[in-house]
Amino acid sequence: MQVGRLFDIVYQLLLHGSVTAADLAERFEVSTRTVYRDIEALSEAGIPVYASRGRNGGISLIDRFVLDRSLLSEQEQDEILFALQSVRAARTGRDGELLSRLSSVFKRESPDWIEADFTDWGSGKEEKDRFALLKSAVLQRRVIGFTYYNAKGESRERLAEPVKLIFKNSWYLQAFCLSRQDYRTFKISRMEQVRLTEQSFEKREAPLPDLDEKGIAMGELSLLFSPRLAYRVRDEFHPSCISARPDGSFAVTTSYPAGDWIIGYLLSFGSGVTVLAPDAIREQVQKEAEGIQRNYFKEKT
DNA sequence: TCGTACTAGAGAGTAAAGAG
DNA sequence: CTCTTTACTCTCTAGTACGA
Repeated sequence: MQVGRLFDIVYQLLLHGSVTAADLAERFEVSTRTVYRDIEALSEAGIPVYASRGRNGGISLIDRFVLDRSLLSEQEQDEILFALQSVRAARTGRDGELLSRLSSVFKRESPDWIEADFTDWGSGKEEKDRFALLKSAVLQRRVIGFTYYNAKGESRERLAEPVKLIFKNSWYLQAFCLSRQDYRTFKISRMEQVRLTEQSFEKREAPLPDLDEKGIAMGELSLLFSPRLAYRVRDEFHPSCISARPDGSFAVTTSYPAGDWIIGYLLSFGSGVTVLAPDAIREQVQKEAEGIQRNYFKEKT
């Protein structure tokens, strides 16, 4: 007797409510007699299964028996389904099938009120493969090797013990860097030639630093946007940071994590933004703009 | 452990009888 | 003539006996 088939029979009964022995026999490619033996086994195991004869008859479970026996409250069941729904958004495995099965077990509709896609626009198979590889490295506790490009574009070969994948507007990997002998946070899009090594590792005693408490310096940024960038301003800043001016322009005051990235980000607005404060950022953007001007106008001057 | 052949129960369908 | 009731048949399905 196959235990797997017993589970699948219960799953089918939960999914469809009532199923005839002939249907189950056809599905599992066994005779109806075998199905009845399985039903008998389920009954002996305490599963409240019953059968009704005649037209529209069939084998069923006592309504809501799983829910009644479950130790989980309805809210907990919803939270589990919601968590699975979120994980499924990463599109990394058989989470969809699992979600469907658990929805049947809990006799609840899948919480299909959220759709998230953590991948970048245009990201393809390569990124998904890299993501899957990192996931298995974390779960199997295997050291990975990769080439990492820092913010300045310099590449360096690394060996690291991957600990956790984090999504904070982009995907990051928290790992113990073997060359630095410390925890580092790597942006996954900057990792190249990621590979699993044969080397496995044990969980380290040192606690994993919390990203929010890592001491990332925050600064106050005061910006002035031209009216033509209204759509980006509305998309990228919280409404409480934005104040519209009579001339149609927008003043934005926001806090930002320090780093060179902010210059590139501000330049992405082109001439549509003016940095009002702080002076240091204003000067850096100005310097970059002068560099751009030199690059494009040196032949004419 | 499984399949074939069979039995029995239950409901749907149908035709006939009866009442208004 | 129409509607309702009743009895019978058919079909579907659960369940059993027996053997490989």
